[in-house]
Amino acid sequence: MAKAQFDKEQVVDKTLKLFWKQGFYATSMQNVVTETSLKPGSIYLAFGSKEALFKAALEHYAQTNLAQIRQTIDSAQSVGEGICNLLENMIEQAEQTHYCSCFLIKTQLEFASAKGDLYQFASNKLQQVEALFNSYLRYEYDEHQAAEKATSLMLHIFGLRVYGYQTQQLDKVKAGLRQGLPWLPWDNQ
Amino acid sequence: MAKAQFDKEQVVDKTLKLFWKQGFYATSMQNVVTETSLKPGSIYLAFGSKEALFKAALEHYAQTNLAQIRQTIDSAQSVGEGICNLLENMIEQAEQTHYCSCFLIKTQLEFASAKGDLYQFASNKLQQVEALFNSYLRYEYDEHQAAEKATSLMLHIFGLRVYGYQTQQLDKVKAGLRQGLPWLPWDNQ
DNA sequence: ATTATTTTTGAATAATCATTCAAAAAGTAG
DNA sequence: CTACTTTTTGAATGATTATTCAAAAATAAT
Repeated sequence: MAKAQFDKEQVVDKTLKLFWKQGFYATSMQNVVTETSLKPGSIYLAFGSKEALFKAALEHYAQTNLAQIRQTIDSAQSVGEGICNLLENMIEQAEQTHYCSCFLIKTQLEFASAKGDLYQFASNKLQQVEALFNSYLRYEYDEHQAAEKATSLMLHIFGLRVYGYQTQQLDKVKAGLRQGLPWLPWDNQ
Repeated sequence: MAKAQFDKEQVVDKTLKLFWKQGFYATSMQNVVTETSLKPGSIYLAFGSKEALFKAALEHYAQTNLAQIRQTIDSAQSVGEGICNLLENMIEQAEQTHYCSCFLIKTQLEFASAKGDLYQFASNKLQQVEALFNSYLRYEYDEHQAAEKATSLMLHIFGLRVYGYQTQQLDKVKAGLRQGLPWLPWDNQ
């Protein structure tokens, strides 16, 4: 077996689900072994350590998310409508039974005290998301306006990602988003 | 020693700091033993289990927080000004070096997948906070308006508690709060 | 002072944790 | 087919985990 018999991406995807749902510390390598049907040695040869595996999963999540943001906004009639669509997607996610917030936010909170590698990684990715929104908003606003709106948008997304667990009141959350982000084209779609 | 030699509240307070900072899984009972200078047996006799100790710490945190909300609003000129003061306090907390967000939010996120006892506990406490805001807002708004504003406020607080880690851009966060909560008396104080 | 009750002590327990490694297997190259 | 390299296997490792418990110590009750 000079070539690996398993698909590394598939393993990352399966472990992503575990880590996303349960977090780093609550997920054991035994969990990963069971989920992937691999032996410990294979996992360690391919990824090196639990932390490295977690980081690979986080990286994959971040890339997917950034790509989805780009795709949603690019395929919309305007930047504003694209952002509206993104927010509505997030509300739909919160309505699902197995909702588990945002992996980047959860990671940032879990590792904030250590301020180590994974905290910085998650924090940087979140800043990349804000920078991406900022670059899109620059099409329609000046530098200062775009920066302020990008931050306000992130503030609301963070709030929504946490509030998502209180499923009974998501309609009121929608109203809160409308009021908090009045510059978005909420009606015309 | 028919009476305990240590102050139970003081132990709860010390472990609260540990759990708040690091979370449940990242904090070991050995950590608690070291921090409190107690022996394992004493801790288990007094609290029963790690989970029960965590719950006691969380309860203490929630009670303190609810009391502080009441006190801040009661001692302000109006409900709106009280809420403004609370939000400004939270921004100041985020500016501190050892900022560690909100213990209830962190707990909800850490235990969301299990949907067990601690998740429900944290979730309920957060709903109590919203209910408290709601009851205050009823002094100035009708039922529907108060409920909507309370939810919007929680949305912004959740966002702020997460965004707090990005300390460089807290001025933009302030602007986002102003825009998102335009019904608050931001200027006249 | 004596007995009874409760608390402290701190080593012990058994389970689980991340990780390693030598041997076996499976591929590739010549 | 042979020699070589890489991957898989899965038991073993040693550290750490939460928790327990019998013995000792300390207080309270009589």
